[in-house]
Amino acid sequence: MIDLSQPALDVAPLLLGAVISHTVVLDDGSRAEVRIRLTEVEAYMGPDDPASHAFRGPTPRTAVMFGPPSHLYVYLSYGIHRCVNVVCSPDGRASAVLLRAGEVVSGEDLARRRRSGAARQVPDRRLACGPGNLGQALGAGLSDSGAVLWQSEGLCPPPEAATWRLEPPGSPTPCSRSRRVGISHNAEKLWRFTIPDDPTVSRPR
DNA sequence: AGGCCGATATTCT
DNA sequence: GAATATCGGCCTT
Repeated sequence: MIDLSQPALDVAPLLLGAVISHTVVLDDGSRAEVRIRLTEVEAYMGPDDPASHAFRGPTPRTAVMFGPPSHLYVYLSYGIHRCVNVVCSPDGRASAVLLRAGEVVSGEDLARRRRSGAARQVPDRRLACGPGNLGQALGAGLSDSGAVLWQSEGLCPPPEAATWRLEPPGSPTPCSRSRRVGISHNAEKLWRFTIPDDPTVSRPR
């Protein structure tokens, strides 16, 4: 069980190698699930971080980051791409980890169907490469912002509901640090965490 | 293999 | 009106 009430900078490396899953309930009552092993994440430190959406205090979009940990913050990047964050820090303090890339370990067919056009033909290692692509592979929507991210211990969601789950890594995971991608403020901080040499990690454009 | 461009929600100036 | 935690398509080397 990963303690998500820590600051995002402490949580981020612990998420490498962890598996996030989103299960949806279909019309006939059956379930469809995509599971992704995380290989690339970034920490955003709220009021201490000019690159964070929470830097200037809560807005309707970012209010969930100021709430309790173990929820999701989902936002639209450039008005289009749904990017998924894990909310960290205790209730009242804002920080979050952006999920940037991973390896689809189950539900590859569903993840691929969620792509459109020529992108549906990308190799498996690119199915969840980049935050927009990872969010799309998981089927994340704006309505998932604020959803509970369940971990194996403790309370469980009702079985008929869609669920977001987090499974910790089975073994210690190697970790590299680098600069975060696509930001201009506070850009020198090494707050991007990747699994070294993993083929699913995104590369700078 | 690399550069440019359009799409477009939310927030800030 | 501008900037943004991006991506795919289409163009030129």
